[in-house]
Amino acid sequence: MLERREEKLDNALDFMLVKVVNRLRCQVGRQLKHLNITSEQLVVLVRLWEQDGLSQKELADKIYKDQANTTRILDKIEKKGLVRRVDALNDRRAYLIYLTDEGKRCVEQCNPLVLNIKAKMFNGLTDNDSAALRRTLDTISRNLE
Amino acid sequence: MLERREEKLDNALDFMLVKVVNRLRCQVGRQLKHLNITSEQLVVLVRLWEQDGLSQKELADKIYKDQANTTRILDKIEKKGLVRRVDALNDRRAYLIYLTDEGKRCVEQCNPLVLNIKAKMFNGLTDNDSAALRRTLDTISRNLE
DNA sequence: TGACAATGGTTGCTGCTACAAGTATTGAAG
DNA sequence: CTTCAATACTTGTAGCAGCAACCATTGTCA
Repeated sequence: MLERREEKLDNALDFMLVKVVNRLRCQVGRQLKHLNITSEQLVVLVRLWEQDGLSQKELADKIYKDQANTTRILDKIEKKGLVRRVDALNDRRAYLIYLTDEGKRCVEQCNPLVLNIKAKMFNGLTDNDSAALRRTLDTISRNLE
Repeated sequence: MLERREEKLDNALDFMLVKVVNRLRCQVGRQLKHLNITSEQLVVLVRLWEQDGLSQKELADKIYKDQANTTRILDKIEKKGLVRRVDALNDRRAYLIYLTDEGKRCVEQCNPLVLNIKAKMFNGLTDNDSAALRRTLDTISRNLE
C-alpha cells in the first residue's frame, strides 16, 4: 500500500521532526562555533556538569550515544582540556570522566547562548503546548525504544 | 544565568526532540539496510517520486540539505541506478534528476517498511495529539528558520 | 563587447553516526 | 586454577552533516 502522492513529505510528521532537529542542530552549531565547541560535545559537558565521575559506559547511556562515539567525542574534548579521564580504582578497564575547571567555564559560557536559542525556538508556544509536546515526544520515544 | 542543575537534560524538550529523531533514524536505517539503501537516500527518492525532473538545486531545497550533500547522495543512488542525471536543455550548468524504473520500484518496496515504523512510532497518539504535534513543530520550525 | 557578480554543481575538510571487529580486563563456572 | 563469556574501551569503515573553496556557465551592466 502506497501513500497517496498528495500527502507530501513536507506534511509528514516524521519528516517535520527531522527538519526541526536539523535546524536546531544547525543554529546551535553556529552559535557555539566561535566558542570552539560543537553541540554534541556540549551535550557531554552538560551531562558531566550535572554529574561528574561517570564511566564512559555510564556517560554513553546517559547521552544516548554508543560507546564508540562517546570515546571519540571524549578524545576531542579531552584534547581541548575540558575533561579529564581518570583510571577507575577497582576496574582497570574503565575510566571515570571529570569536568576540568575549564570545562565548567565552557558550560557556563555556552549556557546563555543555548538558552537564547531555546527561547527563540519555543517562542509563541503556551505552557500547554510545551506540556503536550513533552507528553507526545515521550510516547514516541518509548514507541521507538 | 544558568539553568538549575535539577532541570536535567533528559527533561529538556530540545534534547527529547534530538533523542526521538536519533531513534527514528536508527530504526528506519535498520529496516532499510537489507534493501541496500539509507534513510537519507530514500528521502531523495521519495521527493523525486512526488515530482521528477528537478534540478539538484531545487531538489536540495526541497529536502532541506545543502547542494554539496545532495550532490554526494545523488552520486550514490545514481551509481545504484535508482536515478538519472539529464543535462538541462537551457542551462549547461544544470542537471535534471529523474527516477529510473528501478528507483520507482525501490520507493514502492521501501514504503510499507516506512509505514510500519510510522505506525509503531505514533502508536497510542490520538488525532488530536498528532494535530497538536504538527502545529507545534510548524511553529518551532518557523522560529528556527 | 568586456568585465564581473551570481548561479549550479563539485570537492575537500572536519565532525558525528551506526555497526563490526579488536584488545585488555573482569567474573563466573567447572 | 583454568577456561570462557561478558564487560569497558578502542579502532576501522561507510554514510551524512555543515562550511568553504573551486570551476564552468549564465546574466547583468557599463
